[in-house]
Amino acid sequence: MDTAPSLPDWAGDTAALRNLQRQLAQQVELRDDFPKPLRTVAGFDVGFEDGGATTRAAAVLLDADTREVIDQQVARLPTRMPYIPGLLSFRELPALLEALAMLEHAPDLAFIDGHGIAHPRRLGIAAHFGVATNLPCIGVAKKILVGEARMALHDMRGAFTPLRDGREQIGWLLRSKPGCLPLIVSPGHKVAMPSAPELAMRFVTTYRLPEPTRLADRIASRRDRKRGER
DNA sequence: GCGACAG
DNA sequence: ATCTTGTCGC
Repeated sequence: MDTAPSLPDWAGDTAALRNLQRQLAQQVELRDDFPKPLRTVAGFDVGFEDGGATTRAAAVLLDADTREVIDQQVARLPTRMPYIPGLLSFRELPALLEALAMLEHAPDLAFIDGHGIAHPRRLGIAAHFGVATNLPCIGVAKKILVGEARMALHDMRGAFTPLRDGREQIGWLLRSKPGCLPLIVSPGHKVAMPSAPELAMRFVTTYRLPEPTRLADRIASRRDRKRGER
């Protein structure tokens, strides 16, 4: 696929990357466009090794009905640029694309650890990933990057309230688990705003994170290793 | 100018 | 994100 134009080499030009984000954001589609019922979904997350020198991306493919793990892959690439708030996708996307390519087949829907359009220029990593791969995807983040919730959120499993930036809704605060801080869920690509929280909750079991992202998280951060392993 | 700032 | 033990709360 044509990913080159969406991933220029890091030359320290943050202004250029921000302009590119504004361009790519125009390609984001906020309408549901995925097979129903869903057959498979995948979760993606990124971690680092060697003090940040190596970027490690994990992809976990699940059966949408049984949530059974069908395949899981880990990609390692040399880190190309530093973390800069708002420009996260340029740093982590290369590894995520590699992990996706390693899966036995692409998912019908992808969950990415990070924001979708709940971003200053509406191009968080989940939106960037969606435009680059043309896959339906949803961003699942643990903290707000931009925007605020105006209404209180019930401490009940499944409750959600809009996340807005000015007068525009950019995502949702979702109480995936009682007693826990809410998740910030936003459409990445080919997913409508109203569908995002429902789709995310469909894969939440007893943990705060939905299974696709939770499993990818454990692998990317190497928390999947049991005692005795390395 | 000052503070905020996904992972 | 990552470095890290014990500890508070459901």
